[in-house]
Amino acid sequence: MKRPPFHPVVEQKWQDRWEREHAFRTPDLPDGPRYYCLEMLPYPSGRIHMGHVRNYSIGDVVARFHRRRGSAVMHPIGWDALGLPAENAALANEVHPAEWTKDNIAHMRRQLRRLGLSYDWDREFATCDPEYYRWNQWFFLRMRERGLVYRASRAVNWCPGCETVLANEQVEAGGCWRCESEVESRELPQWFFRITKYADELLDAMEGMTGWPRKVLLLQRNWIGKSEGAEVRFRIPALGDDGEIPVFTTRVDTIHGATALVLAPGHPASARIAEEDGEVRDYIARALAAASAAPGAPAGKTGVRAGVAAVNPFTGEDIPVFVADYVLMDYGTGAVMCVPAHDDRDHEFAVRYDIPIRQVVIPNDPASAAGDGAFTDYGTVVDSGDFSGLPTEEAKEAMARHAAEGGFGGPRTEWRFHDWGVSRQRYWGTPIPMVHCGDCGVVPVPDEDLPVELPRDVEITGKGGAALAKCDAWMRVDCPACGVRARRETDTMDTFVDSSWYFYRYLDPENAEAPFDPERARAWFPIDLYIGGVEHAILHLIYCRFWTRVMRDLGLCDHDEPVVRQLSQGMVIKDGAKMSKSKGNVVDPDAAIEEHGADAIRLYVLFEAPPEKEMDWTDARLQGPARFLKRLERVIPAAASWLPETPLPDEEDVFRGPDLGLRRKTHQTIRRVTHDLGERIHPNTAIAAIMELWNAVLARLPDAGSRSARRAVREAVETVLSLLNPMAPHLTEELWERLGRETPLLDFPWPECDEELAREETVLIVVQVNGKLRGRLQASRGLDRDELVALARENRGVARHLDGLTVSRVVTVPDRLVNFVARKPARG
RNA sequence: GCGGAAGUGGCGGAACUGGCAGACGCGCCGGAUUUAGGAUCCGGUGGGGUGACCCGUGGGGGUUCGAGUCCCCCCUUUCGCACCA
Repeated sequence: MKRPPFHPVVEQKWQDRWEREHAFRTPDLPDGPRYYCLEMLPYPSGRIHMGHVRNYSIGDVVARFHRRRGSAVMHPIGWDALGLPAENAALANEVHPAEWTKDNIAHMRRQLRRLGLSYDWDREFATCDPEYYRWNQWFFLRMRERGLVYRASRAVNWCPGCETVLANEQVEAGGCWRCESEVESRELPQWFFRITKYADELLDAMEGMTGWPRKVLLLQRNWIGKSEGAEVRFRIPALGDDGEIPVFTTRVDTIHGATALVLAPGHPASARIAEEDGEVRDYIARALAAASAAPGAPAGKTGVRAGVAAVNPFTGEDIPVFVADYVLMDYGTGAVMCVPAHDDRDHEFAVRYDIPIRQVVIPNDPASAAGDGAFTDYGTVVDSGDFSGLPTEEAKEAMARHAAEGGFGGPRTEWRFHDWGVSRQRYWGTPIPMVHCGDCGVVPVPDEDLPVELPRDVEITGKGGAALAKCDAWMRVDCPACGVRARRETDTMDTFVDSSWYFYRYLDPENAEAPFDPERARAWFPIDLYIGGVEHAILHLIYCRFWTRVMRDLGLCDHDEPVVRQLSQGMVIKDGAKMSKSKGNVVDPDAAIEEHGADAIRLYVLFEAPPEKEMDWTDARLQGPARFLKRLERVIPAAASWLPETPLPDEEDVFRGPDLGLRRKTHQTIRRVTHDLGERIHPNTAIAAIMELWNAVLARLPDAGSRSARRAVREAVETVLSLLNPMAPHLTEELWERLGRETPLLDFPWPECDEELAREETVLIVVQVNGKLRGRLQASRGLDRDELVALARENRGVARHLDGLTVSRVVTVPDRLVNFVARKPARG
């Protein structure tokens, strides 16, 4: 007979209770130890997916664990509710983005509640709430006052069919995602945050970020891309005053091997040359067309020889000038010195265009000189005037100094990293709080007029330029400076702005005077653990580090880094592929919870793999954790006649044999689980340890008739429930209650390991002969070397393997191992 | 091309600083109970010999009394960046 499933009633019961009692409400200011456990806030796309389930289950384990350990735990959730998908949905279904977002949040909130997550729901907010985004605007104004905001022209993707700007993800194979028109590049004035001002600090601080995955730090380091080298200014005399061409190089030591100067097609000097040179003009037109047709695609490494020469300031020599597509305008100075002998790209170009190759660095190890490509390693400088004979390192320094002294260059640092372009030509974002006045120019909106709210009645067509520009009533505003009729800025902010500081707002979500109370930030920051997917390793996780520094400089907080420990959890995949509607391999969390219960789902995603690894969802495997929970359920009825009345062990009890063994296992498990959850954050091994203990309980249960056996079992059963509680909170609370406990586990202290009990009094000694396992023996703890060796020799297997050999050496590790190093005696 | 990470049973994965390889679970095999089972319980389960022996952590070398773990070379998979001067 199939029994009705246990989980729906039980899970509902506890969830109702937690909600009714605001069980997870967190004090605004902790008194005593605190723990801030944060998970990346979801975008309200409509439904949660398994990636969310995994992310939030891991976070919930950590939050519940620290709560049980006696910390005040900040564990909030909110909604990253602005952004493009809401506008797309508006286009597709004729729903207002605000309505769509609100409905999605309501549904997803219900889904999260069904998982039994320990969020303080009183702190929840959505970033589309004007009371949130007003502070984006406030920060924008403060940053502007500090010179961290500026406006500049930058190319955007422009669809001539829809007459609108497209986000990168709306460009598909060079065409518009809606009308398939060929996308063009168009220059528009945009707003920027001067994040590069903090580049050095963001980079240097990584040294101390020991709680972050190496991988994430590496990604950030590459993204920032600091490159130290030198600038050298070449001259093109034919261009007169415009002929000074700064070049950036990391290998100034090779400058005597520079046999050409190469300019990017977009370089101003290229344009100047083109005025007089039809061939160059044609080439530039072709190159720029190719680049805008396929933005970001690798160019063909073509070029054209210009009819002018440049002067190498180190040698005074004339070298030819080229315009070529392999030189990028947006890195360095848009011009390079071409050193074919010591740079692969220059070499390839030189071979094609017949540029001389002049070697000026020789390898220190002659063996590595072979090959007919460029020699790009460090070595010794030759044929370089006074610098000849210097090793690369010294030559770089000496030559940069020489350039500075000669007034034609000096040391220079370049960054891959650019300022943060925050303008979006979208509706569903934070309006940028600026006003364009015919008389005063661009004027900030005064603080008292914040928030600049999004107009509600807007038509979203996806066509015809910025949606906000069509809201005449909203656009019209009096200039804050002079009072004449002016118009509002129609750009909205990148949604990465919203997510750069939301975790501060959780501390003080109702604050109408300030983004948050600095005292609360001092009390709760930095965040102890921040969990999210690796896909945010660079943008989001750099932006929020930047934002925290800005807030620090504004006096809002007094730490540099917002996050102590970062956990990048692996993706949830199915059948070896990312879950997606198109592949039809999506597992619906609602259906899974319905069938197996939230506890089983949580346990499964936690058990299946360590958090940072990818996890392949396999329905069949869910049976393991689900069965384990069913075995737990059954034990109370099985021992109903005595288990609830049996007390825990006390000092008068004497335990021996299997009962002592069970108690020892109990305390060893406490130690291990505490370490796995607290230090390692590996719930998978914690669960395995708890299962082991449970197997030991089941083994002891059939003949647990004696007083000591029952007490040992009671202790073990309670411990299992207690340790498993952060992972499977509903069932463990229920069974705990049925055991007669009145204080819920939620408020019950985490168990303590009795080290005395956990320690084995006998230890297993492994005995090896020549490194191979030949015997094991049980010995009392703390035997000295001689006793250990004597015991080991007595071992049957060991004795047999030593027979006829001469022992030359014995290696021992106290309480662990004996290894005999033995050889056949030399004959005769 | 450059840079990173990872390769352990049929499968997911364990193994703290070098010291019992394969914990825990899935699957599979055998048995019990059952009208039935995609339920439950018991036992087994790296490979080979099937006697107390040999082989096994992608491949090859090395260091060490001892290597999944450390070093070198190679192979595979995977993720970043992709003319960054």
